[in-house]
Amino acid sequence: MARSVDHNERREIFAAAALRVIMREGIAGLTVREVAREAGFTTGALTHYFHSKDQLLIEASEHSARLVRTRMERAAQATPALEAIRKVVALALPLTAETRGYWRIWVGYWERSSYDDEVARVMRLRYDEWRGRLAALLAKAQAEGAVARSVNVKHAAASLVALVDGIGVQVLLGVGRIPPSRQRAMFDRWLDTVRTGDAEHRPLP
Amino acid sequence: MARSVDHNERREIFAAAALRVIMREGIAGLTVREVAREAGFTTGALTHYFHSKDQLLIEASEHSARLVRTRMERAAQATPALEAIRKVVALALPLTAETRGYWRIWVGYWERSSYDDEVARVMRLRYDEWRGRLAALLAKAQAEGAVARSVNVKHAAASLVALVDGIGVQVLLGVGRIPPSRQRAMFDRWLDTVRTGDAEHRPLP
DNA sequence: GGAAAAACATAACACACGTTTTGCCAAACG
DNA sequence: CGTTTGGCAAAACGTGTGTTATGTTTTTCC
Repeated sequence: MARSVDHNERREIFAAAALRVIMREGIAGLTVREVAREAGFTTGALTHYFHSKDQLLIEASEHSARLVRTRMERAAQATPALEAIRKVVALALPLTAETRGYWRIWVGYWERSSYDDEVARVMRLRYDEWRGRLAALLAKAQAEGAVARSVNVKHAAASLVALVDGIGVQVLLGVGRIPPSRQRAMFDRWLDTVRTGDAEHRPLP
Repeated sequence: MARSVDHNERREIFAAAALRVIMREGIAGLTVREVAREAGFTTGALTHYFHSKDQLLIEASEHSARLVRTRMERAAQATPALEAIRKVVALALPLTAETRGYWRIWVGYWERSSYDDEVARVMRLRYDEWRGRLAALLAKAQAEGAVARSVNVKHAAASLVALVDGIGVQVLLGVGRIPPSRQRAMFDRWLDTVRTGDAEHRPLP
């Protein structure tokens, strides 16, 4: 045997390094050499923990998911549920420099998933989780009477995901000039449409 | 001299071929060899019209913009302005297989623009045009009394762009199950919020 | 304490890429 | 009609890539 090293810890080091590289150079600019250098190792070390670049990409994506999941789960505990929704969405919106970095990563994976089946599969799981989290909170808020009973929570969740994605893209591209205050305003207006229980999100005829 | 060939026509042939390649392989999978093959030429011909791959990418993006612009301008002529908005947005939403192909291309350029300044510059012009077109139509609809006077058309346009982008992403990734009928419903609900002139899109305090 | 093996570094490999060079052919010009 | 030259093919070039192979060190086990 040799000196024992925590395998999971090493894999996370490389995954985190991969995310930083994507932030800097884009997902197309991610190379195993660059990731290894970013992590302070050589490709020999990296290949010791990842069999291929594709596997590294998937693992890095899952690492980023774990990072936000931790914070999301804590934010989801807030009461009332409407406040939890507010906090959870605030974590996803590109309000800070850190989150804007994550948006760069996520858009990179979007592009990749449009022609890479494995990445597409993972992204779909991510979105199912994200949409499910919002739907659960909306249902809770509905039970608390904060969201109109006429609202279809699944549809409303999909609508909210679309809103957040749309804002994320616009901010990432630097178009539309959407500062944090306007992001919050756009989200608050969306919340109003489910709170008052107007026509929005009614099931289709 | 040699046999004369329409330069612009050749460039468009290559640009169109580049778009088809991006649809198939993604923007990262676009190679000059593959584009040349797709167009029925060799790299020698392509480099005769494009000095670099970067230039080809920009030109292809502009070609795709020209394609949609033609149809958009016709749709924008419709009356009343609210109907024009409906038609214009219908051209942008991923309602058909063809538009879904374009979304794959656009998301590819999004990713690229996050670390390529030249692509970012072009994309910003695109979005300015798109948002401006919507803002102009919203202002016209407002003058016609179809949109509440309390609505800030610039903010509303940015909100609509975000909605369309969000839907485009969800459909491209195949998450959220948003069929054309739900896309239209989501857009109609958005329209309701500006038509009735409720709190949505009010200028920030 | 010697052997085994894990944890890496280093180097090599084959390949695909963007770009450049070379060459050929046909059409237009003087 | 021969020369020129634009249009394009074909090949070569250098570089960077993912991956594999080979060393080298260091620690644990027997």
